[in-house]
Amino acid sequence: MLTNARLVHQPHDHVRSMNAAISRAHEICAKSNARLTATREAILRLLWQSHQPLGAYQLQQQLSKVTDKPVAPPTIYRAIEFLIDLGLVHRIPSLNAFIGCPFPNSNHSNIFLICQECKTVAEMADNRVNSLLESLCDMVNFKHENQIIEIFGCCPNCKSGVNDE
Amino acid sequence: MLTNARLVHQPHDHVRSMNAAISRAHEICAKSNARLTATREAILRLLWQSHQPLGAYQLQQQLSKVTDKPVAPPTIYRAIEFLIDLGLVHRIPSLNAFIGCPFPNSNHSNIFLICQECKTVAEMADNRVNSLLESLCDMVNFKHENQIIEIFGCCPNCKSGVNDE
DNA sequence: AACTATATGTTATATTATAACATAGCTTTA
DNA sequence: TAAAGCTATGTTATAATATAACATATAGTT
Repeated sequence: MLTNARLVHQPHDHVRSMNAAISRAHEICAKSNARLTATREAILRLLWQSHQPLGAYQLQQQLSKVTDKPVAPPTIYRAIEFLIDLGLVHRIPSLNAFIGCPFPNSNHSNIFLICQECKTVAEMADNRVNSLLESLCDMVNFKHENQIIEIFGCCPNCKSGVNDE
Repeated sequence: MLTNARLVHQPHDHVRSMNAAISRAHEICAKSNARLTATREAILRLLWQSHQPLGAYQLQQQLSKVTDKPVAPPTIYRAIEFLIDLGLVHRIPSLNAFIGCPFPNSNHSNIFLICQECKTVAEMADNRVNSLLESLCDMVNFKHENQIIEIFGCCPNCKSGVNDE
């Protein structure tokens, strides 16, 4: 089982994990002959600065602030599409929002732990889940290509009241 | 394992399964002292007439045709909200669309089999999936409240070319 | 019949996402 | 290095999805 849950749900060195993510992204892009341009990297940074998924228009605002220039929606959606295609970012369908992928190299099961209190999202991957779902699909003769699992609930911090006033 | 996959992926008595769904819905509403009004029932019927999920604006058009009156979006969204709250309908987040729930009485795991060819959606429920996901959540101390699993792939018909010209 | 709660109608608008076409900036090859 | 071709970005407009706010109607209760 692979997860970034402890990272997300605990204090940690934010800058460091973001820098790691960015350099991983550069490697991955190099391998696929893809260009991690300034805009794309900026979007990825913004996503990594937040453990809460960001919507396209939140990204638009923030990018506009960072670059001090107006930014139009297509700019955002294009960058996001690029990052998603490379597996560097995920879209969380039920939130219409995007988040940096913590383990872009692994072939994984896309399990999102969405805290309904504080809106943070952690990610997990587990091969048993994959094989169980694949075997269920086999039973009904459905060809499994990919999947997304969203789990709604309450993270350790909010359970214990850490975030309360 | 509970599923309507065979039903969805094979020819069957459409009218009959819809009528069964409608009377189940009446029972469930009666139990909760909820009113299955004309609009709400009409929406439910429209959803059951299709094994493909329908968007709110598709429902708007179709309802407008059926009733021969203009229908505004809030009408649709209100009816859908009512039906979802009773477990009679599901929203498929990645499609922004809605579908009738084939087993509204069971506490289930909301696994959707989405065919990317023909756009039909079948549903499954399996307790092993539930307990596996719950145990994963326990490991990271996340309180699991509910979940939605979307599986994208290819249904038996499209695999075998049944729907080809 | 009057009262109350629930449901619907109506208008306007917010939010999310994409289409279409113009411009700019690398990269390759001549 | 100039031209060509591809990739990325800018720009404008608009499509598609969803909700807010307030008015009216209908059903159920006293």
